[in-house]
Amino acid sequence: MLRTHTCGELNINNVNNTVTLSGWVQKIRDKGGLIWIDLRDRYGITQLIMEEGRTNEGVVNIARELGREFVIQVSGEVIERESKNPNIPTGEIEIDVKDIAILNKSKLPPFTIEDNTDGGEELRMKYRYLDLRRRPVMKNLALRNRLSIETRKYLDSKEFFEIETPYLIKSTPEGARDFVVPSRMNEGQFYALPQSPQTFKQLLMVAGYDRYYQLVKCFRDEDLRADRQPEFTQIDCEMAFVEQNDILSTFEGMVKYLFKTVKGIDIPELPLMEYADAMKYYGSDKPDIRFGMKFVELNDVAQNKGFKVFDDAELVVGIAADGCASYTRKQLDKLTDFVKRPQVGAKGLVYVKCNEDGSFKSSVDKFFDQDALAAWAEKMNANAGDLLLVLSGEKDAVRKQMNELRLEMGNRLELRNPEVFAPLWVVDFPLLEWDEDTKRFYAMHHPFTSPKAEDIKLLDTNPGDVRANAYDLVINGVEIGGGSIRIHDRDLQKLMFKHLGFTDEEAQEQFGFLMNAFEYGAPPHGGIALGFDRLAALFGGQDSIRDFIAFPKNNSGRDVMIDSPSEISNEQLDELRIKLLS
RNA sequence: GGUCUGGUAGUUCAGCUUGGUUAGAAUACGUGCCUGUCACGCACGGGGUCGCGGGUUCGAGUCCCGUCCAGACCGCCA
Repeated sequence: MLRTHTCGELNINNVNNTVTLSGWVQKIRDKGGLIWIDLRDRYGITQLIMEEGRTNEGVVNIARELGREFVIQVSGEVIERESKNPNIPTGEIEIDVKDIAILNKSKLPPFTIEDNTDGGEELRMKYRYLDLRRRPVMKNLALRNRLSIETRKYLDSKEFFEIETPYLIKSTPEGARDFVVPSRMNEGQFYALPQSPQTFKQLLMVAGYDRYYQLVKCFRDEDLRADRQPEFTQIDCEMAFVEQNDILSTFEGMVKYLFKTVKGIDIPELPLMEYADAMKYYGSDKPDIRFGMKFVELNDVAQNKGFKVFDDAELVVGIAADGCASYTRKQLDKLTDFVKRPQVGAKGLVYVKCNEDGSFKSSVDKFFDQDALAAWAEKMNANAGDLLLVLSGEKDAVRKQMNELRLEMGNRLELRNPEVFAPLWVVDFPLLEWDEDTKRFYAMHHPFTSPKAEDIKLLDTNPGDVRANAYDLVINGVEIGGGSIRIHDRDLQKLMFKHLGFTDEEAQEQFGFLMNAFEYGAPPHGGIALGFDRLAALFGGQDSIRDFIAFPKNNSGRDVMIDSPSEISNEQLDELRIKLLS
């Protein structure tokens, strides 16, 4: 038997037990006459002890050959420590080693296998199997495992079926770029990997599997970010015979269940926020509502006072930062630099300090007297000691800029505590989105999203104003999931394709199978998909999803450990009838 | 496609502003000492293509140009 116990379970109650442990050498502390070894496995660390003169000489000699990350097996007696370590669960005991065997040697690892490793990101990814030995990464994967189990438990309790859908499917030009896979048996033809199982889950609804879910890999060939991987996992769900409220309440239930069972947190009822309000008050379709600083529109009090920048602006909007009136010139300059960065793109920043004595000091004193500034402060519900930050310009652009500034101030004022969770639903998204480059409308969500019945009449006259039965789940400023009530009527679906610029032939060619299916009794249905990696990262209090994925890819979509993607042989290319241009 | 930041011992970094001795620190590693350590301690030691290519200069880790790699972000992500 290679082990009788793990390295995390022995404690003072096991004293005098004879045990066998196996694991990795975490650390050797050779004090001369006394040698301690920290033995590590998935479950914890147990200290081994050997004493010159008392411990068998052969055992001591083997111990002196060991290096970090050697795999060893030891047998011995559990004894109470003379000096205890209250910081670890096994800290009251140690193993008096009677026998030791090296199960495998290890090269010296390129970085330390410790909670705070000295390894940089790139090195850790190259030796990911060593990085995965570290406790913080293990904890992340344990959290992910817990989330997947609780997700399945919840959905199972609600009669959902987990059904697998194919990975080799059909490429469609809409939406994200597809990863394509050449078909050897069908010369010149390609599969695509799914961006999501969207059409299949809708077909399952037509087939009568009225509650479906799947923890499923999805693939998108787009540029990456800290929270975006080319392959990622979704909790993909669909329900039939439901309206929007049924979906929201089912998955609000799931969100609450997961927070309760995994984090021990009770989440109150999720607020609903209309998309239009999210944009107006937060400048974002994924507002972080852990803190206030809602936008206040100031056109009526700030315009026509001779300040040309404001007078020419479509929108003048401000936020009030609590207690920041004491900001120095340098701090204000830094904020100005922040909003002027090309990624934010504002031309400048106007500030008003609401001084404790009731006076105001602003960067636009030349144009606005004390009464005028008092009117701003009143409109913004600002108190003495607050700092008003005001941006102006074209409406959509300035809202976006103010969103960045608000989040930055939230960070500065430490209002974005990763252990506080503020989920909400954002609802009533626009159905269509205008694209300036191609001069046409695109589906904001996807082309199967149903328009609100009362807005269908606007499709011909004001397509941009048509609202969809679409919703996003947003937590702490992160888009965790989104979904919609689908179109189940063939004629409405045809109309949608028409408005998206598809000819009948194109629609039939790409989505004929779905439209045909809708002619055989498609029930009303809708669904949602939650980003599982993001959910795990959020629960773990981190921004990057990479450490919640066992083998992630880097910024350029490379797996630096297995060195992929890579070239393939000419034989493989020939077999696929593919010729490379270079 | 773009913006920004970085690339110097095994590793994490300093040095670059203002070019000039043998390129440093910490940690890791090796050797020796150490009987209650647990970030053990002490002493000594080995360890460098300063990402790569070109240029300026008497002289480049340091300045300039190009390039590769990594990270963050913008575009993109129905």
